[in-house]
Amino acid sequence: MSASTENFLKTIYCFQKLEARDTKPGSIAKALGISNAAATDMARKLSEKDLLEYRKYQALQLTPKGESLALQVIRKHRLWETFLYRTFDMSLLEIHNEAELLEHATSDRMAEILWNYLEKPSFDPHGDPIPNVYGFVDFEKDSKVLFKTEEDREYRIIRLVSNDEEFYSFCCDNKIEIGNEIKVVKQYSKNQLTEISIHGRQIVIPKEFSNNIYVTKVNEQ
Amino acid sequence: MSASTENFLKTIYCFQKLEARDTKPGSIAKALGISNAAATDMARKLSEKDLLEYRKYQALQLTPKGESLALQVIRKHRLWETFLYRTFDMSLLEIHNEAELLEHATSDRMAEILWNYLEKPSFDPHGDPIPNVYGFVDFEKDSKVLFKTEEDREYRIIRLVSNDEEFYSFCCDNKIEIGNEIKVVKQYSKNQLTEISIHGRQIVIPKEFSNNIYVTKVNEQ
DNA sequence: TAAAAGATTTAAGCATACTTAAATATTAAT
DNA sequence: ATTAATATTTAAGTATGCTTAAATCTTTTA
Ligand SMILES: [Mn+2]
Ligand SMILES: [Mn+2]
Ligand SMILES: [Mn+2]
Ligand SMILES: [Mn+2]
Repeated sequence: MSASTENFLKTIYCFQKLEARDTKPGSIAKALGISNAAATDMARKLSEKDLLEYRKYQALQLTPKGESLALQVIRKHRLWETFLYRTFDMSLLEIHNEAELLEHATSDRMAEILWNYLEKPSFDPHGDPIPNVYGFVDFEKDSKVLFKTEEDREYRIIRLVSNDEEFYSFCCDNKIEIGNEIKVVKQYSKNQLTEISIHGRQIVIPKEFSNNIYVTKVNEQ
Repeated sequence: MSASTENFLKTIYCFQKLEARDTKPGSIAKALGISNAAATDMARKLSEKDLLEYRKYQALQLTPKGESLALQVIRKHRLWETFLYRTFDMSLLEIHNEAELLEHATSDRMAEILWNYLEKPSFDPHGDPIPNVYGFVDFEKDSKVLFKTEEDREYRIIRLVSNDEEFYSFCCDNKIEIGNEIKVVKQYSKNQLTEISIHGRQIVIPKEFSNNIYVTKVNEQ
C-alpha cells in the first residue's frame, strides 16, 4: 500500500468516527490537500480493490478490509507518537508531524517492537486510543468537546487533537493537559465561548480551541 | 525527492566508494532490483536535474549536488541504524532493513534530534561512518577486506557489511564483531579461503563472507 | 418548483516509476 | 579484424497519483 492510499483510508476512518463530518470525496480531498477529482479517482480505485464502498454522490464507507488496513496505519502512527514523546523532547504537534511520515515506513515487525518496548500502551500522548495488532480499539471513555459541556460541572481533560501550533501553545500556557481537571463556569453560547476554571484561574476559550479539547465528566460520588 | 530517487543516488555513491564496482546503469539496476531500462531512464532524468552526469555507455557520476543529497540520505540511514541498535534488541541485519525504509521518511529536524540524542556518533553499528549535517564524512581508517589481507599478521575488525542473514549469523557464532582482534593464519588463494585465529580458535572463512569483513592493521609498535 | 449555487464526476493530460521487447553499441573471443 | 556475446539504450506500454476544465448531478433558496 502506498502512502497516498494509507492516508486516504486513515482519513475516511477518522471522519467516520467523528459522526459530525461527512465522508464524501470532497471532504476527504480537502483534508488531504488534493483535488476533488483526485479523491473521486482514488475512491473508484480503492472500491475496485474492495477497500471501500463507493456509489456516485454517496458518502464513502470502508469495508472491513479497508477499516482493518486503516487501523494498522493508525496503530503505527500512534505508536510512533508515543515513542517519540517519551523518548525525545518533542511537542504534541511535532510528534504528530513526524508520525505522519513514519507511519508509512514501518514494518509490522517494527510496530511490534515499539509496542513491546512501550509496554503495550492503550493511549497516545494526545489521548487517542492505540489499536492492537488485530485492529481492536480499547473502550473509549464517554467524551465530549469542551464546547458542548454543561455549565457548573467538573470535567477531566482526556484528549487534545489538532494540527495547529497555536492551539498546543495555548494549551501549554494554560496548563490544559491530559489528566487535568477543570470546571466549566459558563457557556457564552451566542459567541461560542467557554469559560473554565483551571488551577484556580478562570479562562475564556473560543470555539476554535474548545472544539479540540475533549473531556469526560468527573465521577462525583 | 522520492524514495526511488534517494535509493538511486545512494547506491551510486556507495558503488563509487567501492572502486571495484562500476556505476553503469546496469550495475545500479541489479543492486536496486529494477530493469536496466528503468535505470537508464532514471539516469537521464536525474542528469536533467543536475544530480548526476550521464553520457551514453559511460559510468554514472554524481554531481556535487547529487553527492550531497546522497550523503544526507546515508546520514539518516546510519542514524536510524545506530538508534535502533542502541535502543532495541535488533540484529545488524534488522536495523539495516528498517533503516532502508525509515531513511525516506525522516525530516531534517528528526535527523538532528537523533544526532543529538545519540551524542553525535561517528560510526554506525556496522562500522560505517555517519556523515555530519554538512555531508562531511569523518576520516575513514585505512581498511581492506579480510580476503585481501597478508598471512601471519594481526588485524582489528572495523566493519561488517552485508544483506545476508547467514553472514551475520556466522559472525555472531564466531565472535566476529567490530573491535575484536584477529590473526590471519593462512590464505588459501586458489580456493579463496582465509584462515584466521580469533579468541584462540582457528576458523576458515570462504570468500563470500571474508569479502564483507573489513579490517585494519593492528599497530605493532 | 424552478433557477441559482454548490458539489461531484468525467475527461484530458502530465510526471514518476516501472515493465518487456527490439535495436544498437560495446567488449570479448576466435 | 571479424564475429559472437554481452551490455546498454530506445521504444512502446502500464499503473499510480496527481492536475485543470467542462459536464453533470444535488441541494439550497427565492
Ligand atoms: Mn501519513
Ligand atoms: Mn495522536
Ligand atoms: Mn531506502
Ligand atoms: Mn550501516
